[in-house]
Amino acid sequence: MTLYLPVSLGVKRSMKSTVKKGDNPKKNYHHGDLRGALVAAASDILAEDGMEKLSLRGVARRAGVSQAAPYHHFENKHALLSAVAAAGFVALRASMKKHAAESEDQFQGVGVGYVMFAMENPALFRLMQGPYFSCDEPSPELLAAGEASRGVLLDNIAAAYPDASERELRVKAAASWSIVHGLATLLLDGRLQPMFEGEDDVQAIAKAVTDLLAV
Amino acid sequence: MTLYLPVSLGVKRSMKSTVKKGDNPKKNYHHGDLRGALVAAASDILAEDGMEKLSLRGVARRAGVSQAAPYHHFENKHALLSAVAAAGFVALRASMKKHAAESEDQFQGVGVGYVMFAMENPALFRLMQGPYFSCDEPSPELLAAGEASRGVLLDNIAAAYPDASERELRVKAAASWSIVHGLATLLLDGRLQPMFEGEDDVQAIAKAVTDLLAV
DNA sequence: TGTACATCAGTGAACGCGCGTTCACTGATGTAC
DNA sequence: TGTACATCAGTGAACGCGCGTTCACTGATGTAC
Repeated sequence: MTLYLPVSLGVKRSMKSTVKKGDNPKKNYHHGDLRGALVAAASDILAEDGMEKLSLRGVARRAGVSQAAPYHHFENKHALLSAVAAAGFVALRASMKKHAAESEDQFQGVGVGYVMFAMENPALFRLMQGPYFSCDEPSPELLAAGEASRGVLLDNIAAAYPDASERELRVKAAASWSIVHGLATLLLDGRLQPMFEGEDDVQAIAKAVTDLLAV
Repeated sequence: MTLYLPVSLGVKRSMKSTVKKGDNPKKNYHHGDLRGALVAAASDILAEDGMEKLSLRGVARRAGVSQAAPYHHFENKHALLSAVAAAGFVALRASMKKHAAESEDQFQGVGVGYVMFAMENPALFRLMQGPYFSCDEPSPELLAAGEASRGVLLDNIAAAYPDASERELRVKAAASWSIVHGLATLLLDGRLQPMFEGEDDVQAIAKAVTDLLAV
């Protein structure tokens, strides 16, 4: 069963190739896009080893750089993880848009895209629910990415119910978001396994469940 | 607004009082119920300081015992946290039953109880979604507590739809569980704050959202 | 085009820290006779 | 009831570890003149 198979996130890789002069960019003392490379390295570690194994030092190691180097790009570990979360929201948005475009029922496609993203990037999805929004000063990058991601859902709801009141729309949005978010989380934790034994088609499960939403 | 105010979990406290002879139990070399006391101490630390601050040593310290003592009751840290999660599921079950009994719509009461529990025990609720079920050997205690907790939901669904097929029931259960679980998680993470600004009645929000479930 | 210089983005060593866990130990308890 | 002894449940010291972060440094880059 493929339900819980993590798939590496397609985060944009470093821009080493854009370094101007060097025939062999690896010899460059300066990296070119270490910030991006660090985020990518962190995403990879997350996908391969999970949250517990994610250390700043490990990320630097993976990016092939000294352990102090990240501090030229991120104030601290929290800031780096916040950037990783932001990249996650960008990817989540893309997944929702892609599945929406491919679905007959566009709105349901958004939900399926949400769940599929979680299944394909379990550790990242969990990281995205971390304390990066609720801390003292959420990074603008994260806020924007989270907002854009939420926007996909809200736009779809608003389009489907042009006559609904503000309040109605908000409740509908909260309910839709909740059901796909809950489904994604419970599937990830293996808590629904007893309920869908033998079924490995996440898309079908997501459709069956979201069909019960009277939105 | 009281939405995000953590409330200490009513985990049963140590059974020191059942120690037989001692007029002053504190002088006893043996604790009486250190296992229970450790679970309680961990729950308290969780409620007060959150997951990051939860260390085995800290738990032992809080229970007033040496750092090596826990190893006479738990194989390792994972085992202790697993026991804490199990206690959490017992409390979650109680919360669902209580709210169900108090509600007009019993089934909706279950959902409200679920959400309320999460709001009152945020860190514990998050711990309960940790890797304690999906590890190699989930503890029997945890499996039983999780099963009993899920049972409240399943029983209510089955009672409400005596004629539904097995498959229908499972999908209905997954959908109900998903929507309350998602709502709880999103509220906890503050992600719904923009949607319910100024509203601090979690019960009302939970009811409005679950009303949209056509189960 | 050449040079001086400020700034940027790396390095490598070191800091202190709290952690999970192990160990040999000892005090308390329960039991067989 | 008393005693010997096995077992249980504590103690306190120590282990090695990887971590986040800081520091003084240096190589590379960009810019003003």
